[in-house]
Amino acid sequence: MSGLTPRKEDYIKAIYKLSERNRAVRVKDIAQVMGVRAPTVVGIVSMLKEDGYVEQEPYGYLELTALGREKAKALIHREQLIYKFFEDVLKLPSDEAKDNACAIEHYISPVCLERLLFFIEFISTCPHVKPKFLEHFSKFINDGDDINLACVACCCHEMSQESEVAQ
Amino acid sequence: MSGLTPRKEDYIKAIYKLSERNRAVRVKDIAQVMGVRAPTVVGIVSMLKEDGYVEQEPYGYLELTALGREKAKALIHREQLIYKFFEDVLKLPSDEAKDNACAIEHYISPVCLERLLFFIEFISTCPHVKPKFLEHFSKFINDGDDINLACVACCCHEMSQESEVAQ
DNA sequence: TATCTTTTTTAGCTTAGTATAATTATGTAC
DNA sequence: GTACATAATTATACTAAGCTAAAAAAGATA
Repeated sequence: MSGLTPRKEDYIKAIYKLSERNRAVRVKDIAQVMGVRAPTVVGIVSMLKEDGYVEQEPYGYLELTALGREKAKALIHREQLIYKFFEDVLKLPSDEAKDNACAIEHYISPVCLERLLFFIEFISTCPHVKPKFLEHFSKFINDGDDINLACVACCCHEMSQESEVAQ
Repeated sequence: MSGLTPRKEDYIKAIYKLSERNRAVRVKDIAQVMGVRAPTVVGIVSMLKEDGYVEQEPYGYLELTALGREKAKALIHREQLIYKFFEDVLKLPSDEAKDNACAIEHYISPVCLERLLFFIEFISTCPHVKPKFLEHFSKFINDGDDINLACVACCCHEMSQESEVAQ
């Protein structure tokens, strides 16, 4: 009964991901990937069964229902957007990006996520900004705090003899 | 005893913020801003007292210890960095930005936060990128999904073409 | 001073999420 | 086809964070 907590959402995602890799998903597998003991999984999963996200014959394998799969896909989509931002834009190492995306996914509002998506789109599809901007930011990260060193790669720099930028 | 949970961190921040506004902080005030009942506050605060973050005479006002203030400042600093990103870069409404920053603050890793800080610095201090980039992104948000409409404001665009902006 | 109101505290209950230990079911090997 | 190994489940208990209801302290007022 009752709604999905962040933790239950994590379990739904885990079952989905395992079922893509393994075919047969067992309580033990979930316990392993979630870093908990089997009884914990049984407890959470029994709630997910009541809520219609999961099906399981006694002592058998676990499967997501159609509802569960839809939910999982939506959750993983959210997670992926955030992951993409952390990895592609902020240039975080893949693991770090993944962990952070998974952790904060539950707490970001729809509006915030939408705006983040806008931003990723903006950065990665605008034909004028995309290549220079990301390259520029990469340099900024690598060279540390020396802004001017990074800035020589900027597209705007190339035309900066014409328009002097204040501030 | 034991460590700080995300929720306890929220209470420390709340006490700090209240003490800046009010002078005297009461259980009732914290209950109000945290959206809980007084006994909940008493319970959490009694743990924070044991851990040395808070001091209170019986039935009296609450005060952060030196340790508590340091902790609060560090937490609020983190929160502010994320808030700044959401508001200044992603252009979220202030309330939305604040709520999201507060919610995810506990879950973002130090590395991720550092990188976010880099990014804010990059966006807001690079003299070549700053003005054009943010202006450009604002247009992108306002004009929705039409990339090309947004892109006519790009500094790179001006460089290559001499066309007037269709707003 | 005595009473009434407000605030804090205590006591006891609930739910989510975890654990260990014991029990039950399944499956495989002889 | 019994016996052992593995896996799932049940029983029980703990912690964090919340609640209500009632008791106790402080403050205000007639």
